[in-house]
Amino acid sequence: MNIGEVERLAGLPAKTIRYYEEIGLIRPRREANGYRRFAETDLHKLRFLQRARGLGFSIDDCRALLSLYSDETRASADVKAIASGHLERIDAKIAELQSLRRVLAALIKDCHGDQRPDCPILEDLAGPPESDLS
Amino acid sequence: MNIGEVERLAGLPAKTIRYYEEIGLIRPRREANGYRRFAETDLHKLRFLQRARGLGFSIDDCRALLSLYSDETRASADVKAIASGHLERIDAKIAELQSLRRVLAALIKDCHGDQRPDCPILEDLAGPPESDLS
DNA sequence: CTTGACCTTCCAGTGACTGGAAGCCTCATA
DNA sequence: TATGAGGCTTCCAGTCACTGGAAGGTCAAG
Repeated sequence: MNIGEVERLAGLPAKTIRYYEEIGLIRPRREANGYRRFAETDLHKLRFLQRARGLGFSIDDCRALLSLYSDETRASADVKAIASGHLERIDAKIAELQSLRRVLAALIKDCHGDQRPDCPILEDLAGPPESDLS
Repeated sequence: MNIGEVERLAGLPAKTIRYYEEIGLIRPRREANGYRRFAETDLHKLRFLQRARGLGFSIDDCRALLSLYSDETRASADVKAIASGHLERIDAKIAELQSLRRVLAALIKDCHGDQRPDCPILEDLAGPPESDLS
């Protein structure tokens, strides 16, 4: 298979596939003319990567997952640990965004949003009024 | 004020302050020796930026917000529009993460996580078993 | 006069691609 | 056989918002 076909079958842009080779996630062979020749195992790995990235795993996580994937003697605990770490990071991110969301939504709600210049959003961003201690 | 004091007062690393100057968010004057000299207005802007970035606004949004901030004839509707756009993006991101979270949590729940190699997480990432159509 | 804190600029790296230029390779058609 | 289209190659630069580090100038205290 050439890169164009793999692009379709794996659902990854050719650019990304070349990038994955560059960082050592896959090692396709080469034809005499320099073209990459992808074996079935390369395609499997790329599909695996496509799904793992789709679930938000980092490239480093993907590398570890791929290695466990092709290790028949793996312990599922190792896979679970990577996934759990990722889940924790997702939960932290969700919590952070929800906290931002609360503040932002309250500010937006209080802004009348018309032609007048006064605006609680800007007032909040400008910070508490300077207490003039002189 | 030198950059060190502003760093403390605005709660932004000196590196970041220099970066903000480089991209034109602030324009501190210079001393004869080349040091940056920050006026009160620079400090206000930096504090504003610190808060706006803390709420997750992009640098582009910050630029627009700063410009509205120093425009006495602004319409609060313009501020509200920027904030609302940002809120929408946050909501979209939260929804995306929650969707990932659901899939990931289900996979993790089904993985026994012991010494055995079989693992529903890897099975999912590997994709549906190839239906051999031959 | 030296030490140490503070300041400067410039360059490189982050993550994970993405866009584009310049140039082969291959195949089908005129 | 020439030509053109499309596919492939590498390499360089850009994304976003910084961050780290090197090399070197400035200043106040001891």
